[in-house]
Amino acid sequence: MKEEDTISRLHNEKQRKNKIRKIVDAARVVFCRKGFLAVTMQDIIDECSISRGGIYIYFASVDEIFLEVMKQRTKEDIQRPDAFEDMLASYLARQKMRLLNFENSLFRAYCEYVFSKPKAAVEAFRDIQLGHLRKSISTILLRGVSRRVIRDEGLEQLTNHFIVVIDGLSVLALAQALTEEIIDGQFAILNELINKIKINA
Amino acid sequence: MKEEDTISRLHNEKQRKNKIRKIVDAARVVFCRKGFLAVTMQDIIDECSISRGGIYIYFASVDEIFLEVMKQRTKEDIQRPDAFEDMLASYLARQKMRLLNFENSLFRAYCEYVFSKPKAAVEAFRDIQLGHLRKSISTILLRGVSRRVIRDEGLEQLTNHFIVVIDGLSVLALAQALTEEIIDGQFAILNELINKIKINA
Amino acid sequence: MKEEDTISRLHNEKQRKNKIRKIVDAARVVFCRKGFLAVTMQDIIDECSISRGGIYIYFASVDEIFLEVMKQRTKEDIQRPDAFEDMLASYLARQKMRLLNFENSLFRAYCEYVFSKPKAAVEAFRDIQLGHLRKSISTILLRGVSRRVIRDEGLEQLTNHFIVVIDGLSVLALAQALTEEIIDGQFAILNELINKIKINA
Amino acid sequence: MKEEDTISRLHNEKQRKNKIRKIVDAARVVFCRKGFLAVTMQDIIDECSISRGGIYIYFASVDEIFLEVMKQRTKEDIQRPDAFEDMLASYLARQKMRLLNFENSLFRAYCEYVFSKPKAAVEAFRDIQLGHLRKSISTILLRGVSRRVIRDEGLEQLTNHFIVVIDGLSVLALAQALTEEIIDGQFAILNELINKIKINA
DNA sequence: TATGAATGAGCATTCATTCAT
DNA sequence: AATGAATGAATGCTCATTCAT
Repeated sequence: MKEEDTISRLHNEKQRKNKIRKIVDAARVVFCRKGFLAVTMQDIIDECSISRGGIYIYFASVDEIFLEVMKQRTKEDIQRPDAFEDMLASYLARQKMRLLNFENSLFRAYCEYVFSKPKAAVEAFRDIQLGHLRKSISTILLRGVSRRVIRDEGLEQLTNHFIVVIDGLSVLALAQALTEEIIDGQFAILNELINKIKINA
Repeated sequence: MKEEDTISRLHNEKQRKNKIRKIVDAARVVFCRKGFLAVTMQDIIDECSISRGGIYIYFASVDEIFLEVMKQRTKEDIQRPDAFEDMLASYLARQKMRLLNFENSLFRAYCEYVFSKPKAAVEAFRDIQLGHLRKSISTILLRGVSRRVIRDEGLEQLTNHFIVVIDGLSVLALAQALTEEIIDGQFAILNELINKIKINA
Repeated sequence: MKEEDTISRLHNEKQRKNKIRKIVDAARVVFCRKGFLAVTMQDIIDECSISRGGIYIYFASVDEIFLEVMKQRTKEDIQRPDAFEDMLASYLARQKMRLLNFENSLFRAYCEYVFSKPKAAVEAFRDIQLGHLRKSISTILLRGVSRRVIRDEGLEQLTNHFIVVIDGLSVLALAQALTEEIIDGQFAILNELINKIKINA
Repeated sequence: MKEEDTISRLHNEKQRKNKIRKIVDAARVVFCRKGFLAVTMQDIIDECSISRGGIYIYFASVDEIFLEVMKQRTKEDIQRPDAFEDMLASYLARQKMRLLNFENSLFRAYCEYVFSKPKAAVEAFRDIQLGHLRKSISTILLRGVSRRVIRDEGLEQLTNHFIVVIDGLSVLALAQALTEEIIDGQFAILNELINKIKINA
């Protein structure tokens, strides 16, 4: 009897996980398309196949679903150990692709969320998101340092600069004012700044 | 008789202008506080002292009011003729102040507007806004060139870099993740990039 | 002094008449186009060149203007003394033309008015309008009697029949279901009914 | 499990039908009372017991509800096979009753609807409504032909005449200018026209 | 007398959330 | 656990009418 219960519980647990994944996946699509503020529960309901009331079993609000979507995002992007130059180039290439395919980006939703919530409410969330971005970049730069390719000089500022430039370009992308040329030009400046701290260069 | 009419007409014209200014000023406060998407006609009505129907005499929608608010913005910011270094320093100082007092900025509203409207609808608007920002920056840099302080080398990319960095910092500001240190660090990098193209330096 | 006053009063009286005529003429156009219920003060204001407040000096409501428009209508249509057959044919021809150019008719407005007002309010108005129509028809039929062309037999019923058929055709016209063939067919039946009471026929 | 679902679905389907019937029935009352143009969603909401938002689950607009009400109407009025004279007399008797109890008629709403909509929008609707009326009448007349009571002579014109007279009387009814005497007089003329084409008469 | 800005009640419609089934 | 009908507050907007000028 007990065993059955356990099996059943595990089974239910799995079903629950599946349901949540289904909702989150559908919601991601919606948030990419409409940002955060304009998204209604109905939009998410329409995208996944779940009932109006059913979705409230798992999530109490659009906010909660959004937070879950963004939480998933910080689980991706695992860096592979590689040569510094390759890592950097690959990272910038991926960012370039993201910027040129911006309809699939959650940046707009992210902005609308952090812009619209009171300070206290976004703090933790923003730290996680920003921390994730910062870690991706600083991992690469620190690899440069550990491999003795660049000097450990103003790395924090430089990391921030990468963040700021990527966010700035993202804003241009959303304003539909971004071209490949602009991206290349800006990434060229970032590379220049790297070159300046290169050892033996 | 005719003269009286003319006087009366001019008087009315002035009253109309005043009312519009009153609405636009009130609306600016609201857009700074709530961005663009969350702003309702009611918000603007509450801020100025006008009736529900009265505001429609002057503006047909929140959109129209917003465009007028933003139009006013591009009329400010007239550069004074000055030494290149002073102009640059003063510009960065003003941006720093703006970034540190971000509750008074229309950047959030600007973002929400251009993010949410279809491409065709924002094009002209975004060009004006972006053009205004670009002109402020390129005016300064060109002054540097004409005064023979900096070389005319990659100025367009550099102008874009200023824009991108300012936008990126604005995003951080809205995410309430911006400190004075970060601003100083980023502006230091901008100055570094200027130094690199300085003549006799 | 007194004389001047009198002149001035007469002058003003004339101006007043002119203004009222201007309003009523403009309103007629509007009522033809939009019926009665959908007409707003703004519609009439837009059509004549008078101010929002100014129109209230002469008329307290759309209703009052409408009643004036309809009152004017009962002043038209003076029958010329003529042979019975000519009068009848000419009357039917005029009705046919009216039915085929129905965008210029006040019938819709008339219907919407009498349909929407409570019994007591329309009684007098409807009696005048209906009386005017009835008089046009009975004048013709009575001419037929006095000229010994038709017998004085069931003339009231026949008059009513003319009214009913004209109203019925008007409904079809407004429903955009009326063709010239239908009009000709129905008028043929009316002529048939006349023939039945013709003397020496 | 599946069976239960089916039962549940059927149950829901039935509930839905009931709700729609409830709304349509309530709306019919409102349309009879207020016509079409003056009816607001609120009127219908007040008449049935449903919430402001609830009614939009079933109907998107007053127009849609109206069309449903009118659609129901064309389902009624099934003619019973009968002797020609009985059918005709019974039909006229029913029309007389309708005309004398005009507060329960949808004629006003029908008029306001077809009068106010653009040509393209009403065409189909008006054809159905008019077709329904025409069919009722021509069915009777054709019975007279098939039973060799009347000649097949100008039947289309005669059918139109019945329609036109009924519509004309309806207009009088709405103008509250209709008496039993008038109805009897007009129906007498219709009967006269029938007599004229009677065989062996 | 004439103006047109101003008012506020009233409209259709949307949406997050609840709740009976 | 799951459904989707139901709720009612809130939104943008229109219009008859008033009123200071």
